Amino acid sequence: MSLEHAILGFLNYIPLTGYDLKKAFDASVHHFWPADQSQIYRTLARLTEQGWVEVKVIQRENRPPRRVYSLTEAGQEELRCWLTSLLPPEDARIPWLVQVFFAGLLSDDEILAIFERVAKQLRAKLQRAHKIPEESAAYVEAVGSPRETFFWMLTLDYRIKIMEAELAWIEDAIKRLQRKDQPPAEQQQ
Amino acid sequence: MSLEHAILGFLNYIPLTGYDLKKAFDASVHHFWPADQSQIYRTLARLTEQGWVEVKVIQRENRPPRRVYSLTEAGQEELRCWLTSLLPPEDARIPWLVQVFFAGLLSDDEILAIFERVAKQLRAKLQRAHKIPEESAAYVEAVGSPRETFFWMLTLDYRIKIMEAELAWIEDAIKRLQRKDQPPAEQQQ
DNA sequence: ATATTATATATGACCAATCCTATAATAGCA
DNA sequence: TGCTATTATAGGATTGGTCATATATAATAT
Repeated sequence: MSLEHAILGFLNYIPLTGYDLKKAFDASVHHFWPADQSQIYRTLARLTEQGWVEVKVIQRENRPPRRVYSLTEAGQEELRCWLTSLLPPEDARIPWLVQVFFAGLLSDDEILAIFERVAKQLRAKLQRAHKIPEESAAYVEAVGSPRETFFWMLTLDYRIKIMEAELAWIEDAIKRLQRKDQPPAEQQQ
Repeated sequence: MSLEHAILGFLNYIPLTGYDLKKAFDASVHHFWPADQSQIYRTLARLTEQGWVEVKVIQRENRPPRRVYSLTEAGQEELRCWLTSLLPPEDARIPWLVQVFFAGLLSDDEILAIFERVAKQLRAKLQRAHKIPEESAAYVEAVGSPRETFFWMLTLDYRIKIMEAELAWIEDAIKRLQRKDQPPAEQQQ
């Protein structure tokens, strides 16, 4: 499971609390692996049971204890093992394509309106994605080595390339719908 | 939820049993929305409760009854409504990128081996995807109108375009790793 | 002075999806 | 004759993830 191993990955850099981990996720990998706060805490508990991480509890009066997690040797091994494993090919789950698949039921004008709307949404997302490297530059410099940064930027590049491909696809689809070189909408009531 | 609406979509074409629906999913939308058999049955039960579909139970001696589901008017309305709705932007969940993000921990040779392996897997998947239209040609002709087929093929085209972009990205990453124009792997024990 | 945000952990309820299993008859094949 | 695939429905257990909420203090902003 990826959440588990992402946590191991972060703890491999440096010991962290659950709270710190949440911030680390939000600042870097959340583009391809968002993490829920409560899930992080529960997963940390599981990882501790499994012996892959260990806790140092720092008591503080009148406040919840600060629980700082660090990787054990077993955890390091597990991380290494998972990183070199070939993951089973994911089967995609893309709600938007379900809409496209059944779009024939709608009129061409309705479909065009929807496609344009989605294209617009995508363009905005792409623009935001392009800005991420600059925005997180300070954080990147502070936190990561050049090597770590290289792979971070690789993952960002992936997201951008995929979004560009999505945009190209939808723009092409719009053109085809406008040119009416697709089968006409027949007998709609 | 997309499973619900995909079922409504299929039942909008023609009344079907849970079993038929499973076959319909596997023959078409499973590329972007795989459906578990038991989940289809459970969802049909929920949809019936909600009044979006209705059942005609055909009793047969000594066998489980054949339950044929069809869309109600409320179901048709719901489907139309959902098809024209703007879905909230999904946040991706890509386990493979978690591996990439933490790959810095491995040696360049290990990383290259993994990337090549993934590229190979992708190329095989792409080739298979290219063959789908021909393979399902008979089914498509039998089942769908030209208009329905158009949108079906659009969804296939999406998958192919995305996979091509993924492949281009990973091939570029491999080149960069080979050219060593990325930061070197420092002090690995 | 007051309200909000940040720090920090944790539980309960819930949901979609997966996996496994049970049932039971028929059709086709070896 | 016996084996497997097909037709057909369905429930239990589990997992991964989400949402809401509770608690409690310090720092910061209005």
